Amino acid sequence: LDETYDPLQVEDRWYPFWLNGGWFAADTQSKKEPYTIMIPPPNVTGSLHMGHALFVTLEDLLIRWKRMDGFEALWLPGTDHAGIATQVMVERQLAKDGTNRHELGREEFLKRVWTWKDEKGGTIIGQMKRMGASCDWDRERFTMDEGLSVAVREAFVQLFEQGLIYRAERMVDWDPITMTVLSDLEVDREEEDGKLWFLKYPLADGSGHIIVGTTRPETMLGDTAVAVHPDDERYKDMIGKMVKLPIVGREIPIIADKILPDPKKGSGAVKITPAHDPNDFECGERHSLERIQVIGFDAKMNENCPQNYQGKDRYDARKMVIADFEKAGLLDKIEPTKFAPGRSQRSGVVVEPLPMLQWFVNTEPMAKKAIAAVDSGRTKIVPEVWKKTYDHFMHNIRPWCISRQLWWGHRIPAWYCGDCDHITVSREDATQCSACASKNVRQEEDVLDTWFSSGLWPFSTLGWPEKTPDLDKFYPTQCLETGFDILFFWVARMLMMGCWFMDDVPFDEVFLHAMVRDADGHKMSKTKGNIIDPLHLIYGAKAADLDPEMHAELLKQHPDGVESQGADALRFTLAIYAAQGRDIKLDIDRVEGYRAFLNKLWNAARFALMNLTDFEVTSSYPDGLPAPEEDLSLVDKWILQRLAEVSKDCQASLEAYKFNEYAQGLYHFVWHEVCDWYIEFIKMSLYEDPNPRRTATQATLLHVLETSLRLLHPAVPFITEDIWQALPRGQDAPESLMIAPWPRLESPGFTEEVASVDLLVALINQIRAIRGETRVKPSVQIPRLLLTAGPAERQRIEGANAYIQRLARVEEVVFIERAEADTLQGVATAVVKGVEIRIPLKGLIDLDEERGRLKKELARTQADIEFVSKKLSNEKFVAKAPPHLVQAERDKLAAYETELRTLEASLLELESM
RNA sequence: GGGCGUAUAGCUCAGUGGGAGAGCAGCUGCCUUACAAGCAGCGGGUCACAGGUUCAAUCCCUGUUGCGCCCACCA
Repeated sequence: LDETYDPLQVEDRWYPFWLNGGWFAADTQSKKEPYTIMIPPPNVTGSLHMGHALFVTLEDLLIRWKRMDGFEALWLPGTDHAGIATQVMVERQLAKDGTNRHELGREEFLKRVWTWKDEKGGTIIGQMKRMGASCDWDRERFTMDEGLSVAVREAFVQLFEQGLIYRAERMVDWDPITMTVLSDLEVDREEEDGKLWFLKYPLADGSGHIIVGTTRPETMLGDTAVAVHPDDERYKDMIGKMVKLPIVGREIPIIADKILPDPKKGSGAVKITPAHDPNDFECGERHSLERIQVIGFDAKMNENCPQNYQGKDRYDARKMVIADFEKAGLLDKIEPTKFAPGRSQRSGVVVEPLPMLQWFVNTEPMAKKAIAAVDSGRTKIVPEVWKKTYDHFMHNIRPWCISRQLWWGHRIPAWYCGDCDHITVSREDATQCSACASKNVRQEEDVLDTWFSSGLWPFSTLGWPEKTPDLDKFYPTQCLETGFDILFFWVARMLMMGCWFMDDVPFDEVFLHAMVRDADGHKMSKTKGNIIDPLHLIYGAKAADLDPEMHAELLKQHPDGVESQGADALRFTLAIYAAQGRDIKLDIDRVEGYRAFLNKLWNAARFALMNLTDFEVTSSYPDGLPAPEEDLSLVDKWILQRLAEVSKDCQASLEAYKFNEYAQGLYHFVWHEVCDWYIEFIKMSLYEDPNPRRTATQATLLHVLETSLRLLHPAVPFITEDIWQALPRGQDAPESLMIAPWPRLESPGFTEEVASVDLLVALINQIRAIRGETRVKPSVQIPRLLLTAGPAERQRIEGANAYIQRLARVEEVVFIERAEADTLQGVATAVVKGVEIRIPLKGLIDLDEERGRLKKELARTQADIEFVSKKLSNEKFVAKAPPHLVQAERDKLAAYETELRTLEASLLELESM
């Protein structure tokens, strides 16, 4: 291994090796139990962002873990055509060239999109590979692949034949500049200042007027009713009467509606314009009101308006309406108000809600199955809090509008007959009407919502509607891992579609991860300037390479840019962050901290290699111990016991999706147990020659390191493979760490040794603390250490003197009896776990420093005594708390009191000096 | 407006009905033959606020406040 860990060099080495080994590929014929994850397909033309980095990390972690653990692991990758997003990008491109899709025509436009897809489509796949994703790339799918398109048609036709797909009118958000329908995702709503106009509508019978409030007076030209709440006393008598609509002169009814009018808002009476407001539209549906469209697709007043309004812009018309009302004395008042009109992301113009014919899915019957699947526990949602959200959505599910007025996507397989109005829905392209056989048919222009095809993803990717061996082997999948933000868009749809078409759930478990956000908890976005690009963290990015607007926040914190951290460090960081409920506020300093950890691992491996040159491996995966038990030293046994415990913890953590516990546990074990203590402990026996236990210690060191690498591999695949390949191993070893067996270690039962080493560590720490606080130079050896202990403790320490001598820098360890200890003069004193430590001060320790330290120690012990005494003097505690806890407190008190006496005596003695 | 989440060290975050933890940052010493991206030591917290339950609350319950997210809506 090189002297320093260079993540970029390490990470360049292994991906092709893994690919060539064919170990990412899943075997349909395998007898192994399958473990399958379907990738949440990213936008085909997208680029890797932190959300992707997170799911790649977690899913690769799960897949590598299960693959090592003997499952037939399939991680099926792919991309989504992402209708709107992709089409918008290509249209922007066209706009730069001074043209648009209408000029090009549908066919030519689609050609352009495919070209764009072919050019940009590989980017994100390449970036996922750079993260180490062990997907089965031979099975890569794209939602507009031929096979998946067949699945989409099949699903559509089946649902249509079952009567679950239908057409109906619905309000859509229309962009009058780009002349297209927008999806919710393309409409931004931000609050702005507006006005609320109160208009008087005279009653037709001349008995007065009713006042309505509106933020859009121009729509009054299309009013077909005024609605009031049936319980609103002010208007009770007016219900059923007619209003004579000013300017237009039309007579419209005053109706009672329980849903829309709120007596506390405005005047309590609402003008109803079913053709230009989503709420009014629904109110109109409830009361069978006429829809009069007065604003056209160009946002200008149309032929349904009075002559002088026709052709006027909607905002000019607004002024005219107000002026007309004022002139007629019908303008009651104007109030300032806040409102949030929808604005087109693309043109910035306020969208016009208009009614249009759309395709819908009646999702209720499907939802019923999907609800039952989760209720029964057949599919488990993790973390469980999301089940509530899921249930709420599913129980209140609304018809799913699946048509989109786009060109890029799965064109709806419906053909309209020009002669008989019949609609032909077919798996094959229709050339004639299925009712009258007329050849005069044209296909529906609209395409399907992107989520329609992604809803089929868990089985369309395996070959459905064909009955393929893949489908048989890998459906249902075991885990679906994704962000909670697409719980409704995607997860719920997959559950519905899976239960409906496959008659079984698409996955056993759903793990919903948190959202990666900026330091303030905001979503990362280019305009907010709070982007952290995973690739920048992997490769590093100098300040000059960072866009000052997109990365403003990053540059504020790190004015020089970021150093290269590598994919492994990023993965480890994200795994640790993944515990959280909702927000991951990524801190770059933490990534650096985990890179330091990997550097530590690297150097531990270098240490091992340097000390294994004369070691021969006999078997790669010894069941049980790496060497005969009688050859193992105290610390060998200790670390082997700990290793077994840690491996058990890893298993349990991963089973529960507690990635943080898994990663944190290994971090602590490798750094603070293996590196800080085990390696330090064994140095002396490795440097000592000859040593009869050398081979056993070498075997243990290698075993602990190699097993740690196997445990770490799912999280940090590159560095672990790199180190592993450098380690000596037996003939029977696999070619790659990624196919080595996942450690499932039985506890070797060395719990006594763990207790001994715990005591040893506590003692050494205490001696080091005395040295540190009394400013004994690290280079100075303590000539004599005097220990006083009971027989049990003494037995634990006695054989381990050499460790204390080396790690606490003590020349001689001597056990003395308490009687003798009491007569000693001029010693620094401490008590740890019942063992008394005395260090002669002479020529070593400054008297004042030691007195100060001792006083601090005394104060601490006194506080402890006070705390425990207070508890024990509480009669209720003694009476009601569990007896073993009471006893434990009593034992503590006794120990503290002994300790106090020892320290007091020592201080008294020092003060007399 | 409805729902959900969250509040712990200077920062980023774990955690638990029985004396509060990590990493980073800070301070003091160390180039101790794997690692200065390191080693040893130290300091730092009314666990948001107010009530309640309990022998015991940072943890459970109620309320308040701050922050964040989702859904709906603003006539």
